[in-house]
Amino acid sequence: MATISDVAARAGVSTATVSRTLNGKSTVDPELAARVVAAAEELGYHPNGLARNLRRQETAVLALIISDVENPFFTSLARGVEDLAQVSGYSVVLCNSDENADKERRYLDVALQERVAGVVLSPTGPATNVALLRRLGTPVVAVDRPLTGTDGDQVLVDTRRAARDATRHLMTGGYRRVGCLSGPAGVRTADDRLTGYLDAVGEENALCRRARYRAEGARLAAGELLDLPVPPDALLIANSTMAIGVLEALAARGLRPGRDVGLVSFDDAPWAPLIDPPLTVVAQPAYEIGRVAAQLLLARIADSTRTAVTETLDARLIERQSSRR
Amino acid sequence: MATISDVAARAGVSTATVSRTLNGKSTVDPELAARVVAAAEELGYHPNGLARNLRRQETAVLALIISDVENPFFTSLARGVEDLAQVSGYSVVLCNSDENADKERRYLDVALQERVAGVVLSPTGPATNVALLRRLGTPVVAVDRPLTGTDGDQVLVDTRRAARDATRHLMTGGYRRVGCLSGPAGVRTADDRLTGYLDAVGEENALCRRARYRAEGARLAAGELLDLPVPPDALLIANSTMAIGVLEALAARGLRPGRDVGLVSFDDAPWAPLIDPPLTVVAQPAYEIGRVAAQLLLARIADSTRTAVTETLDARLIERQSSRR
DNA sequence: GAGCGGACGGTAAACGATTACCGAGGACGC
DNA sequence: GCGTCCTCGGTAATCGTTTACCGTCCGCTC
Repeated sequence: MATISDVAARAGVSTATVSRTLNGKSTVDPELAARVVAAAEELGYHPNGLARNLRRQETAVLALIISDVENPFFTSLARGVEDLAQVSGYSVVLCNSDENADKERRYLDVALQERVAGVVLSPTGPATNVALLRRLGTPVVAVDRPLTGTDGDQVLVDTRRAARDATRHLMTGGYRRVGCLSGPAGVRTADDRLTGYLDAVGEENALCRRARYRAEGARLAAGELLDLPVPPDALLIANSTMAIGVLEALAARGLRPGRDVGLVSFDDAPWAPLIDPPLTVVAQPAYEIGRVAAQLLLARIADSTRTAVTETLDARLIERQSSRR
Repeated sequence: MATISDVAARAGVSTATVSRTLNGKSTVDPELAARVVAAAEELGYHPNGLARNLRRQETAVLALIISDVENPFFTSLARGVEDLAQVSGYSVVLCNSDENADKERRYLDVALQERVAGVVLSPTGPATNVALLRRLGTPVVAVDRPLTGTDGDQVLVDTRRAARDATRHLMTGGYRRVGCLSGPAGVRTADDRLTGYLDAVGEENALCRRARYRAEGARLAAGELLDLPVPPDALLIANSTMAIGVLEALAARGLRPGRDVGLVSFDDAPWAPLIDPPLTVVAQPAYEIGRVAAQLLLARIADSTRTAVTETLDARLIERQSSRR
């Protein structure tokens, strides 16, 4: 691969002139510049980003570490980050921590070692440690879930209130015994949604299970609840992936959503309006979360002294037929 | 941030010894090694990956450039790549080209500049040019769609045959006028699926529309077909994202899948069994495609002289109720 | 005890860019 | 005509590693 010295040699100038020409930082004699451009062209020269970044001590790459690449909520968020980063000339690399603290640590390490310009992170849990990145001065913005013990920028959703409202919606719809299926303990969104649910039904009426944020776990957990001697007649579900598991459990028992078991799920997946009956959901502004996070990140890259802010966005209940008898 | 020289100074050794200790390539006096480790610990030393990669002329990062991060087919594929890369010590960065040749070019450029170890790519179209990467010696594996004009490794699905079989399945199911909704011209999978469809119905009975691989476009295109004086009584749909648009179009017209319009869609999305009636699909082994692609890529990184292979995997028709009256 | 070999650690040269610094030369004012 | 200033381009230092090369020292053998 051609290096800058090859180009310099071919154009009969110094490497400094090549660099200046190609980066346009300083004016260069048009005659020389033309020779440089021609030489670069002929050699198929492409600057080595590693060397450039090493020298410049900066990269135009953002890392986005999400906890589940198969969850539409996160992919939508990813597009938000990407669209905003793009226009500012940043590239986004997406890392999938898979709700796994080990993988997450590994990717944080990669981000650290590769010296990315900034990180958008949905922490897998309370053990997530970004102290190293912070120490190095790499800005980190937390999304979806707060980062415990640090005062960085965050973009969250008032998910506790949303859960409470959704539960009340079921109760006012005539359901008497509302249950809840939430994610793993320690994952903040899961805890908050459960708390919001409890706010609405009261501790004494709690009827809940936790599972991984996956269809399979949710199917089993929903099964447990439905097979209780006095089963719930409605369910609040903590995300759309789990909703799939719940729908499977219902189908296996010949139960119809809405009529037999009222359903509200977090996250408005594209298929939610299409199933029968259409699924009532708590829609989170995933794309917007991504955009705002990217904005905060870029702002902090530009000015590291800004005081940290926490943006809290609102979720919106979209009422369809699964929460109606 | 602490550098290797800081560590060396603190431990009272040379940078070479620090490097040797930390990389474990060569044996180091245990006494010295202990001092190095302690010093590194105390300073919170994290090697600069940029410098390391620059020197080593290699990185342990794979780029995966997919054309739609919101399409479950690609996210599943991504997990396949990731899982396999992970165990070999590679990290995967995911780039979303969004079916946009410009974005794709930009990401290919990033991959080139950052000197990633290899690239898995689902090309947006025939204009995709990987000559630069090839010239540099960066291995590229094409997935889902072939890379025109180059003889690299590829992992494909015999999608033409799958489309033909799916169409025949509809025809033998009693549907008389099968239509087809495919993706943009120039996208190989879209072209192949259309061809497979034509294989089955015959050119003279063609009833098809093309649209972007998105719900919105599919909704409109399906609308056009359904509003024809003599509309199709069944549809072959080229991917699951488009299926959503088609289902919307059907619902808007009060038509029921299966009974009124037979439906087969490519890609087995998690929600496909849940809608009413459950959607018949052509399931592609997305995860497996990703795994195989990663395998080929790693094999080629290890030995660049291997002759290129094209793996063709099979798709499988999963018959549910949407293709039955 | 001389010679030899092996193990280990330091010195310094890479990797490929950017950029501080300096010197040369031209323009311009007095 | 000379001094000054400005512009431009080359030289070389620098970013933070890895690693080729070499010298030293120790132990072993004859």
